[in-house]
Amino acid sequence: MEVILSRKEQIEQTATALFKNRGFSATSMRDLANQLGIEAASIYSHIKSKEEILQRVCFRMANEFFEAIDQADVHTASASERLQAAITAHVQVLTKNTEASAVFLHEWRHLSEPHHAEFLALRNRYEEHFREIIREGIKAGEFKVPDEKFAVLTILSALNWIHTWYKPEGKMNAEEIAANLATMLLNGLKQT
Amino acid sequence: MEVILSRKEQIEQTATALFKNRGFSATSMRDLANQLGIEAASIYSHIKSKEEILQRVCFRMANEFFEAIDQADVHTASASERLQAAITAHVQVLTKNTEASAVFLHEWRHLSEPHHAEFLALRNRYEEHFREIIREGIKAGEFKVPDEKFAVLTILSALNWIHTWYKPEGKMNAEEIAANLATMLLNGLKQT
DNA sequence: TAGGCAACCTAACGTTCGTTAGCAAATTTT
DNA sequence: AAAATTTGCTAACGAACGTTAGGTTGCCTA
Repeated sequence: MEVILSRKEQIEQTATALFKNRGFSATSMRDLANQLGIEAASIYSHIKSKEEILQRVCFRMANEFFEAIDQADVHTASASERLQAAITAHVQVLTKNTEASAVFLHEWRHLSEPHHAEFLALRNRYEEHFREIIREGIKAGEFKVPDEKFAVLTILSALNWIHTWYKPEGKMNAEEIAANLATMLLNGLKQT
Repeated sequence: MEVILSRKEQIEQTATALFKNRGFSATSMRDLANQLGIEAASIYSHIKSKEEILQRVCFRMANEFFEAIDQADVHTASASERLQAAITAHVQVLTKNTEASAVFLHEWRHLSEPHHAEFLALRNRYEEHFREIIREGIKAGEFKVPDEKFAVLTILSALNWIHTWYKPEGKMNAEEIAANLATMLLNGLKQT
């Protein structure tokens, strides 16, 4: 089941892999061209600038993350269930596209204005979704948390290292990883 | 209580701040010189190369982290107590030097060989300290964890975002942060 | 007071960078 | 068959890069 990619998508995909491994700044257009088997100047038949690639990856992934948690959310469920669903959705996106996720998580700071500010606003809105769940959990007496912002950042931080090691052929699949992380974050390490 | 810094230390400190904010590759020697109020060439009276700065920061921080968890470790304590002590020590180092920590955590991949490999070996040895505690906790029936490596990386990942927001004048001090994180990781979010 | 050294300078090196201009071939669309 | 689009090329641009060479100044010490 090979998906046919346009040349532009090929460039984006190859660039994503390089951005993940060496970082945006340390990846030259000549590196990218070399990887594609063409000349650097040829890339400019398809894209306007190096940063355009970064922008496309960052905002496409932002969309993916939003769609995933929106679809997974069931407003009538308990806070614990909603949090577990959000964690699972987040992990699904992370594992389905580890390279783009790495770029999304680490390289966004090389965006120029106004994209940089726009990206941060999106990220904040995404985190707000989690904060809202935590708030609900606190109000319902389900969660005991010192600070909701603190809790959300800890949770997301605990999830966002997956891209560094996840391999589709590894011993844990995305669902198992999500389940283990949700259990750890909700119940802790301690035997109960 | 102003600490007097040698010029070399000043360069290292200023470079660390720039490396944190823009990344190693996106920071030029002319940027650094500008920040110091001198010419780029003048920096080479004090250091041998741009990478030397990165090496010094990375390996100095590695040392700091090792010393902190070694000092904090009490072998006779329970696994929970040992883990809490390790988390506290780790957070103390992170908060005491947020800029150098950011470089240590993110910029090490720009080290050239053999320093790159040496760094990874050190990091693995550091993580092994945590793995050992987790193993002990599992054996003693204290912890319930799907995979010890998985647990350690989740813990460290949850800790290592602190440098992005911690400010000494903030409402939580290092001890409170460490305590909150240890509670969250050991007991989970759920009210018990 | 002479020597040494720390600190910084100007000038420049060779290289790499992102990008543009202008053109050619192949493929697809009309 | 003609026209338009896609995909690539060579050549080159100006700018920025890390770094070196060689010199000047001012302070500290013998």
